[in-house]
Amino acid sequence: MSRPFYITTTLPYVNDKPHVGHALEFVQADALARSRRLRDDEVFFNTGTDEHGQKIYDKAVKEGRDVKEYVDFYAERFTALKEKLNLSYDAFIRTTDEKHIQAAQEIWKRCEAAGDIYKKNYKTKYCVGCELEKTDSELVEGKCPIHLNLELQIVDEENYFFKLSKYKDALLAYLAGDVVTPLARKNDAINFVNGDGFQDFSISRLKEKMSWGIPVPGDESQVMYVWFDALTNYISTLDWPNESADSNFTKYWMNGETLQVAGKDQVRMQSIMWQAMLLSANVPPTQHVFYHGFITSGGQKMSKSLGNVLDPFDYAEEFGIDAVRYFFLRHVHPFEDSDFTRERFVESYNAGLANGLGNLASRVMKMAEEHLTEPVVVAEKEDFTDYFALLDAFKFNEASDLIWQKIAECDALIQESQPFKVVKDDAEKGRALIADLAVRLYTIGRMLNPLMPSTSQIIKDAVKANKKPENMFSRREA
RNA sequence: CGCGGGGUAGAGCAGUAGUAGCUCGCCAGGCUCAUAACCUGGAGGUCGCGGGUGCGAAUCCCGCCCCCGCAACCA
Repeated sequence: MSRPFYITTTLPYVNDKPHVGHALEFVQADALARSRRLRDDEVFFNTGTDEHGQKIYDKAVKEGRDVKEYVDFYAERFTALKEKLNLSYDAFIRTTDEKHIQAAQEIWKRCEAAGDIYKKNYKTKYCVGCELEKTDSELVEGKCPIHLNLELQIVDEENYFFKLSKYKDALLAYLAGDVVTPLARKNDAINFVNGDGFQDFSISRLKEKMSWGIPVPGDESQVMYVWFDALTNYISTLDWPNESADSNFTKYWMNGETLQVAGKDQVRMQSIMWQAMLLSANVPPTQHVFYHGFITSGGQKMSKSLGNVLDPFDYAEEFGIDAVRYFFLRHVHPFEDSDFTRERFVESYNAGLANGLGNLASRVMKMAEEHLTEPVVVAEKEDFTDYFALLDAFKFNEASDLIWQKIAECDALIQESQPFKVVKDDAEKGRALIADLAVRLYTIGRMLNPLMPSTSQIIKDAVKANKKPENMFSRREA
C-alpha cells in the first residue's frame, strides 16, 4: 500500500534568524512526514529558504553586505534546524538555486503562453513590509494597517501582470473541494476571491530599481516579483519542469498526494495566487493546504519591546529537542493561536514527560530487567488507525492524547495487578504481567515515532535490550 | 458598524448536539516497581448574558456585554 506523499512547509524569508513560528511549522510538518513513513508511504518532505525581494535587498544594503553573502548567512541558520529540531526533510530548496531559477522562468513562460501575462503601465501603492500591493480600501489613514510605520511606496512603472481575475471561477471550484484545513481558512480564501482585493497583480519590477530577483524571460529590464518566484519552489524542488515518467515531479506531484503546511496568514498566497499560477501553467493544484495558528507569549504576540520573545532553540538546549516537539505538538492547538510561556512549558514537561512517559518507562523496564530472562517479543506492525486518522487531520494534540491515555492505563494497570508483588509469590504469573507491560511500552514507543523520534527509539531499544534506560526526562523546577 | 481571536472548576486549557473533561493546585486514602514518581476517591463549574431552534445546546441561529491582538520581526 505504499504511495507517494509530498509535503512542504512554506519557505521562510531569510531576513532574520529562525524563530518560534518557523520551529512550530517545521515540527508539525516533520511529524506528518514521519507518520507517513511509519506507514511505509514514500515521502518527499520539502523545505528551504525564500531569498529574493526588495526587503532582503534593502536590508543587505543597509548592513553593507553583499546580498548573496547575506542570504547565504541566513540560509545556514535555517539548514541548521535539521539537527536542532531533528527534522527529516528530504530536500532544502533555496530560491537562489540554479534549478529553482530555471523553474521560475519556465512557469513564467507557461503562464505567458497561456495568455495570462500582460504588460501594463500602472501606478499603485506598495507595502514593502508585506511585499504586496495595497488597494485604497485596504489602507488605514493612507498606510498599510499591518505596517503603520512604513511609508507606502508609490510604484509608477510599466510592469508585467498576471491575470488572476481570469481564474475566479476555477479557484472557487477548487476551493469548494476538500483543499483547505481548517474551515475558517477556507472561508477566508473564498471571501478573498469574492472580494474587491481579487484583482490581477503585478509580477515584475524594473530591474534598475530592484535588481535582486530572477530575470524575466525575454525582458532583461525586469525581474520577477518575489512571490511569483518563491511559490514555484514547491515544484522546482521536484526538478520541475522535468516531467519525464521517472521524475520526482511525476511521481510526487502528478501521481502522489500533495500537502502544504503554512501559517494562517498565508491563505492569499498559498491557496489563491499559487493555485492560480498552477492552473495557468496547466499543472494540477495542491491537493491540500493546512494552515496552523500562531504562538503567543503571555497572551500577547511576541515582541522584542515587551521582552516576551521565547527562543525555542534555548528550550531545546535546556530540555531536549523532544521536549520542545512534545510541547508544540501536544500543547499547541493546531489551528488556533496558543500561548507559550516557561510556566506552561515546565508544567507540561513535568506532567507529561517526567511523571508520565519517563517514569513509566523506568518502572516498567526496572521490573523487566530484574525479572525477565530475555527481551519480550515485539511486533512492528500494529493497528494505529485512530491515531493516524487524527494525525492526518492535523490534530496533533488529540493524537498525542491517545498515547498519554495508554501511559495512564499502564500506570493504573501496575497499581491494580501489582506485578512487583506477584512476581515474589508466583514468578511465572508475575513475569507474564511484566512482559505484557513491556509490550505495551514498546507500542507506546512506536506510536511516539512521528512526534518524538529520539525518545521513541530510546524506548524501543530499551525494550528490545530488556534494559532500564537512563532517566529520559528529569523533573524540573519552574 | 474596521479585521481577527477569545470568554468552560482557584489558575492554565481541551471539548462544534446526546450523562461537563485534562493539567497544575487543594483535601483524604492507598501503593512502594518507578524520576518525592504512581493509583483511588473528594471538594470546586448558572460552560459571559438574554432569547430562539431541537427530544436534547458549551456545541446551531439572533441580539447584547466584556477581554485581547492588529509598530518592527513575522509562521
